[in-house]
Amino acid sequence: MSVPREDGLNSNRNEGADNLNPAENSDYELMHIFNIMLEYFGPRGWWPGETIFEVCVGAILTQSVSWKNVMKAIGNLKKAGLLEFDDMYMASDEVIEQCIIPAMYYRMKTKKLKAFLRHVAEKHNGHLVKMFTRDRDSLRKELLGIYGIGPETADSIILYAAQKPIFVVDTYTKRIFSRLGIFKEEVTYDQMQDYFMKRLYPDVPLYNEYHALLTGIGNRFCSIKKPKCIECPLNEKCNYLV
DNA sequence: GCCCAGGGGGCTC
DNA sequence: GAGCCCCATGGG
Repeated sequence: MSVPREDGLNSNRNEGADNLNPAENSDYELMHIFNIMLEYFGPRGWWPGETIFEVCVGAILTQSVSWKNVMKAIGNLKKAGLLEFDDMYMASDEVIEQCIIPAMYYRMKTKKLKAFLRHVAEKHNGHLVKMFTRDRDSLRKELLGIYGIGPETADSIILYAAQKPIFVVDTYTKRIFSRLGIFKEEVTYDQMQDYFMKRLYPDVPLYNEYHALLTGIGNRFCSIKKPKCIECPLNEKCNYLV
């Protein structure tokens, strides 16, 4: 009888690897996966966003929605002249709602954007850069205290806007690494994040690119139903192949 | 017409 | 704290 693991990993991960350092072994594996994706896509140059404010807005708008829809919403906001902190802060809910309809849940997301803006205005005088001078862990705690910002959104803002090394995981990460046989289905966000951060050198460009590449695999090949395993560059390492 | 797509909050027990 | 529901558009 094997004892169920509490770290969300499949129990057979390190079988036959007793003479190897598990961390080194896993690190090699993670970098191998990374290199396969990088070779396929090339550097992806994420996060899409011209300013740190735009990155924060995108991080909220992309919740549970594909990036294509977010781009339309961002375009509308830009056209309406709302992609500056003060302008969006002063805008009415109705105007913001109209702009972000393509990003779905537009009323909820307007509330979330406003909550974020209000927080930055009240606590940091409206200066994102000032908020980002906080160290990574206290910044994360602060962001998680804002209405509408959960772990993934907080981590996206920390990595892509504040440029601090934190590994962003999402449903793509979970699906891909479950199908690769590395995560169990019931793995939690924190377990996944720990897994990567214990095995990858804390480097902003690496974390940035890794998440971007996983996103590419996720929406190009690794959909819930009808995944395109035949065409997927990771299929040789994957045991999901159908 | 149906299904699904990069989350998070709120409620119940 | 797990398990549910809600939000609510647009493309395939």
